Amino acid sequence: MNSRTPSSRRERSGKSRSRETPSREERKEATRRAIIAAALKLLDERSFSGLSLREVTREAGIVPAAFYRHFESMDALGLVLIDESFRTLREMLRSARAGKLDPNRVIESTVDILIAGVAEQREHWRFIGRERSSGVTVLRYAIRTEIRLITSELATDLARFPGLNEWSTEDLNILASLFVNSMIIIAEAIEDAHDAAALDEIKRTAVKQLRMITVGVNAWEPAQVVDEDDQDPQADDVPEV
Amino acid sequence: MNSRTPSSRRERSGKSRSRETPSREERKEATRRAIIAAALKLLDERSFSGLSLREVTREAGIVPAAFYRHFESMDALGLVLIDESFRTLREMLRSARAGKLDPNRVIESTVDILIAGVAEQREHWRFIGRERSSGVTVLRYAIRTEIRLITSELATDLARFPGLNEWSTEDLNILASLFVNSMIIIAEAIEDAHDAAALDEIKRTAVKQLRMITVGVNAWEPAQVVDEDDQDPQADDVPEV
DNA sequence: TGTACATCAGTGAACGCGCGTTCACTGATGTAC
DNA sequence: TGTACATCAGTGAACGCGCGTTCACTGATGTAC
Repeated sequence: MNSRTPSSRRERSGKSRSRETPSREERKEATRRAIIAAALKLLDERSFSGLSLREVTREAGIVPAAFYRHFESMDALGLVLIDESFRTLREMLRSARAGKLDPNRVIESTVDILIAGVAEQREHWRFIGRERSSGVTVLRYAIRTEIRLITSELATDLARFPGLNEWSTEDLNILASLFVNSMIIIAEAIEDAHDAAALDEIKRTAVKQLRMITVGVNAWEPAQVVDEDDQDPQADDVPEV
Repeated sequence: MNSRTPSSRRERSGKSRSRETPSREERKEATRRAIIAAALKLLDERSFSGLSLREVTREAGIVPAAFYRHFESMDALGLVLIDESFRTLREMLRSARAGKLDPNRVIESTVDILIAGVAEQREHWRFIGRERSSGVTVLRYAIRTEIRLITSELATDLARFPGLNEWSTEDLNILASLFVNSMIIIAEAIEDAHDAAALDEIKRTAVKQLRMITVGVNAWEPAQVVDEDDQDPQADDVPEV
């Protein structure tokens, strides 16, 4: 990144100035990417609040002051990291949706995709998992908002499933968040898995858990117009315990 | 806490030395409590890695160096905090178990107890929730171990339920962790709830989610001796998607 | 009870360190002519 | 193509600050006689 003496006066000024040397703009973008990559690398073993501006610039190969040419503050960098991480996550979900899975193996496929996704973009997942409940308020809220968004998208998807199309929006959202929450916990477990055996164990557990939920959903009677949760034999009107 | 001039030479040396002035040991214990309380207070808005020794001692009303009379390091303090927090949590669970709930309202009661527990010991819950996935490795592992313990205790409890007594130990553990994970997420949500309405919303959602799981469990056929997860109509032998 | 000495929780000063932020600067890149 | 000037990403030095840790100390509490 250090470009005090970048390339000694436009080497090989051949044709016009298309290839050969990157433009100033391209150099700037490269440094920006280096800062982001450095931060994500360091975040693998630290949480964001424990990350210093100087550490990041050191890892990125620039001087501390240069940081301000790219981000206004560390918080601003954090928000960009969230944005990038969720872009990855959303891409994963989109391709999963587009994949048109075998309906008999939806759960296994989902878990496989999740495992592959986490393995591929471990840094992003780790970052989201860590900061989801971190001390940095700005990041925590940003992440919760993104998760709420994903949950509501999943609810929309679920509405198209045969047994679920007569469920209320609220119930669909509740179910969706049950799935999303399970996924979060599963993803956290995957990050901590050190060997293939542990990963396999997690996978088996995850599949079973998602199935337990699914079986429950199939046996569930959706809430009627009344919107009271009296659709099972439990006596709701009994006062406090 | 500051006791440079504690009480001018044993005021009122009446009977023997029972009340009146606390002993040196009692004073030390009081300071220790003050340090712990100060840390928990500050942890309400910071994560542990963002907490400085000087901040804690300042809040506790002692000089930084005095910290070392009580804890070897901040990490040691962190482990004590975990220990204390889980003691609270375990007490809550024990009294819940002892309570002998109305079997028709197990879920509502559980959620009520959880909400009351979180409200009563907000600091402990917040701390556990934050550090569960924090950057401080020692704390993260300690918390995961405690949670695993609680999960296995729950599995033992579940084994006594009518429909579940023929389930395999593994399946019981999987179910228990499904419950515990949901509880963790619910507790996190409760901490963030700002008003009674939000709390009520969370409660309704929580109850429904736990019910969905429960209904699933009732419809679930336990794994047979084979220990293969082919107990539902899904074709497991189909190769990778 | 009184005296002489030991213990030790808490003090306050000092240290070296890494931090975030500022600033005037440099020199390659970009542009106008 | 060549020249003169503007732009601006990155530099390096400096700053004041809060940090963790050390140390010799103080003086009330505790104990032995």
